[in-house]
Amino acid sequence: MARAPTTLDAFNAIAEPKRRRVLDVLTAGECAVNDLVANLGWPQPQVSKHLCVLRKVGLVRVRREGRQQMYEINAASLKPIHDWVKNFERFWDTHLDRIKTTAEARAKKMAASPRKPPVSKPPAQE
Amino acid sequence: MARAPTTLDAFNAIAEPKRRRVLDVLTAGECAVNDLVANLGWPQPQVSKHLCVLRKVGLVRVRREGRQQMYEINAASLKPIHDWVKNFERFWDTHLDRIKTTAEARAKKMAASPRKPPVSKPPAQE
DNA sequence: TTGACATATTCCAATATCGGAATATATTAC
DNA sequence: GTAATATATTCCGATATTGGAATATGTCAA
Repeated sequence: MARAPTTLDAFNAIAEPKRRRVLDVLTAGECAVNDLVANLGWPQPQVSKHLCVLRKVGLVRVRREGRQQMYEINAASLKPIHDWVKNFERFWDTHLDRIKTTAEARAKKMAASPRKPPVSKPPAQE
Repeated sequence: MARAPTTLDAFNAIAEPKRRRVLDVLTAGECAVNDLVANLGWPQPQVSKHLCVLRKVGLVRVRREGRQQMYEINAASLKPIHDWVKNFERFWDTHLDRIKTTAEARAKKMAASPRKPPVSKPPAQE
């Protein structure tokens, strides 16, 4: 057996740094191939090939406009990666601990001199 | 040129689903090779090879204990991936939109009856 | 020392990549 | 129709992978 094709899923597709770079550029908005070529400074066939891989895994969408192909990011396809990596956050992020600590400190103060409840509900994620 | 080695970085290493699986198992705690073999049900050489790749990119650390090699996750090596993917959160996460919307609404109110400038500088990432 | 246990390494075949160069396809302009 | 523009595809060589099987290395036990 050989290594899985880059077109298998987003994990394989973004292993290549140049494809990550393409996605980075596309966050600025829809873009024609030649704009990407100008922006990145790579040979046009190379850009087209990387776009092809990204399209096959659903990371970009294409729309024809005259003789241009407009590529648009479809970052939702990155969500599985996001979700997977998120499970490891606790291994390096002390942020969560700090939030807990902060909340506890506030609770203590409030207990000492209660005035009014916090203004806004705490953010869901952090 | 060929595809980058899987040992080049974490992005390449975790493109392989089995290596992600190994990391998942290791979140439960330090583990000897044979425990992984039992847990995963794969041939021992296969497990050893995948561990080798993970070790080379720093995703796991090894410690010898008698005749066992104890593998431990080093999830900090996933942070570059986490950081990169995080930049795309706004494309699927409506949470950020809500924050933006809230901020705009507040700005409108403030314009209607200006009182004082915002208390703190806006957060860098969110 | 000999053997048992735990793990790593080597050899193999099949496959897929990436970049470069050349070329093909598609759409508009004249 | 022909040319020009915009993009995609094909062919190539070099390289690296994956799983399987066999084997090597390393550590402890008797």
